Amino acid sequence: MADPLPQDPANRTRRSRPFHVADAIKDWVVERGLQPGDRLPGEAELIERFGMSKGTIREAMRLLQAQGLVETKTGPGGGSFVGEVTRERATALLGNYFYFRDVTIDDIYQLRIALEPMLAARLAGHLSEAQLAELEAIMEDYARPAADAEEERRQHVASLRFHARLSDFGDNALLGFFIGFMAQILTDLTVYKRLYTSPNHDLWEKGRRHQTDLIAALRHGDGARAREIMQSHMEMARDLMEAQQAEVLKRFIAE
Amino acid sequence: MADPLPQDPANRTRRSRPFHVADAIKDWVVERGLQPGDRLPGEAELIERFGMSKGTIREAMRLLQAQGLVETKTGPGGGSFVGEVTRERATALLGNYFYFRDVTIDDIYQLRIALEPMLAARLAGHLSEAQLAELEAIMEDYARPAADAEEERRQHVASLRFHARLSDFGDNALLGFFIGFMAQILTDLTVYKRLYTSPNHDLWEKGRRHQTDLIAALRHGDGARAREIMQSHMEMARDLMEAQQAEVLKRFIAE
DNA sequence: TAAGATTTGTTCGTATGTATC
DNA sequence: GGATACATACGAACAAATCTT
Repeated sequence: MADPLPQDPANRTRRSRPFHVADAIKDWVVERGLQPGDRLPGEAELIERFGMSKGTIREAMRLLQAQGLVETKTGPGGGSFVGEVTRERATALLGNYFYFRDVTIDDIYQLRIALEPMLAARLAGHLSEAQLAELEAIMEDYARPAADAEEERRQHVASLRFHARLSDFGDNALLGFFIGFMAQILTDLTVYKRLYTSPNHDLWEKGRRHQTDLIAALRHGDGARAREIMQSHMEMARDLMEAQQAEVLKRFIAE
Repeated sequence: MADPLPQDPANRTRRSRPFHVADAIKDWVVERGLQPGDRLPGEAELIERFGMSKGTIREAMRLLQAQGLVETKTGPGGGSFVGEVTRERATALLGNYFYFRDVTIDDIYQLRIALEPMLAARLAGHLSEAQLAELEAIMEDYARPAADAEEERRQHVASLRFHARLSDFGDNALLGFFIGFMAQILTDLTVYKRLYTSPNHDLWEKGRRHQTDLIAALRHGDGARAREIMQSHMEMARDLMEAQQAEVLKRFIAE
C-alpha cells in the first residue's frame, strides 16, 4: 500500500540537492496523505531535518512552488502549505509544453469535434437552472453583432468562455480540463495573433443561434439534440478559424 | 506582432523577486525567439543585469527548471540553456493537477473511446514499416498468456505502451499527448494500485487478436476497419478495468 | 594523468520585509 | 505601536563538476 513512488527518469542521473529535497517533501506529502492547505515544516525545521543550508532549502521550495504544489506565506502563522494546483496553473504549465511544438487549428478542432458534442450530450438534463443562467449571461457579451475587429475578438473570446464554463459543469475532470485547455489555446490565438479581423454578421447569427438552441436542448434534457447542435457548431467554428490562417501556438504562460 | 505576453493572474498580487526574474527571462526568450538548446546569460551576468543577489537569481532559475523551460550545466561551457519541456515532464506536471481530484476509470475510458478510434482511422496507411514493426515488437512482451498476477500487470503495462507509442506516430501533437497522458495514468493505476490480479486467458486472447487485426488494418490502409477494431478494443478494456474497481488516481510525479 | 580555468552548487552570517497579535 | 514569528534578500567565501591543455 505504501508504494514507493517512482522518480522522474532524469532523477537517476546526478541531481543537485534542491531536487532531492523537493522529491523528499513530495513523498512526505503523499505518505501522510496531506491535503491542500495542510501545513508543511517551516524553513528552520527543514534546514535541520535535511541538514542543509537555508539557500538550498529555499531553492527546493521554489521548485515545488513552480509546480503549484506548495504555497508560502510570510509573517506569524505563515510558512509553507500544500497547494491546490489550480486549473489555470496546470493549463499554463501544459501550455509551455506546446510552445515549441506546432499545434494547428485543425489539430484542435479534430479534438473539439470529438469531445464537445459528447460533453453536451452527457450534460443534457443535468444542469441546474443557475448554471444555465450563467451560460446565458455569458451570451449577453455578444448579444449584438460586432461593430469592428476589436469587438469581434472580444466576442470570440467570450464565446470560448462559454465552452470553457460548460466544460466545468461536467463531472469528468479529465474531459473538462482537455476542453478548457483547448479553449485557452484558441483564446490565446485570438488575442495574441490578432485573429478575427473581419466581423461577419451571418456567422455571428448562426453561432449565436447554435448556442441558444444548445441551451434549450440542455435544459430539456435532449442529449441527442445537444450533441447534434454542438457538432454543427464545432464544424462551423473550425471552418471559420481555418479561414483565418492562424497556424501556430507561440506562447509562454504562467510564472 | 511583438505582443506583450500576459502574466499569470496571480502575478498581479505581490510576488517575490525570483518570480519577477523568472517572468522577465521567459519574456526575453519569447521576444528573441530562442529555441531549445540556446544559451541564456550566466549567473554572474544575471546578477548584474537584475541588480540582485546570487541567491535570488538562483531561485528564479529553479522556478524555470521546475517547468522544464531551463536546463543548467556546471563547468566550462556550462551555464543555463533553454530547455525542451519533454513529454514526460509535461505528463508529470499535469499529473500533479489530478492528484487531488477524482479521476475514475470510466472518465478515462469515455475519452479513450472517443479519441483512440479516431487516431487509428487517421493513422491507417500512414505508418512506415519500421513503425509497424515497432508495434509488433511491443506485442512480443505479451506473446504468451500471463502465468501469475505479477506478469499480468507487466503485460498490461506493455499493452498500454503499445497505445502510447501509437499516439506518437500521428502528426497531431495535442491528440498524441492526451492519449499518451491517459496511458500513463492507467499505467500508474496498474502498477501502484496493484491492479490486474487475475490473469484471464480468454481476455488475453481477445485483446491480442484486436491488436494484430489493428496492425493489419493499419498496414493495409483500411481506416474504417482500424476504427472499428480500436473501438471494440477500448470497450473491452474499459469493462475489464472497471471490474477491477480501481477508482482514484493518487500520485505525485516528476521532480 | 594532472593541473588549471570556468561555471554552477552550497554554506553561513546578517539584515530586511511582512503579517499577526 | 511594539513585539513576535516567519519568509525574503544580500554578500563573501568555499565546494564540486567539467572542460581544456
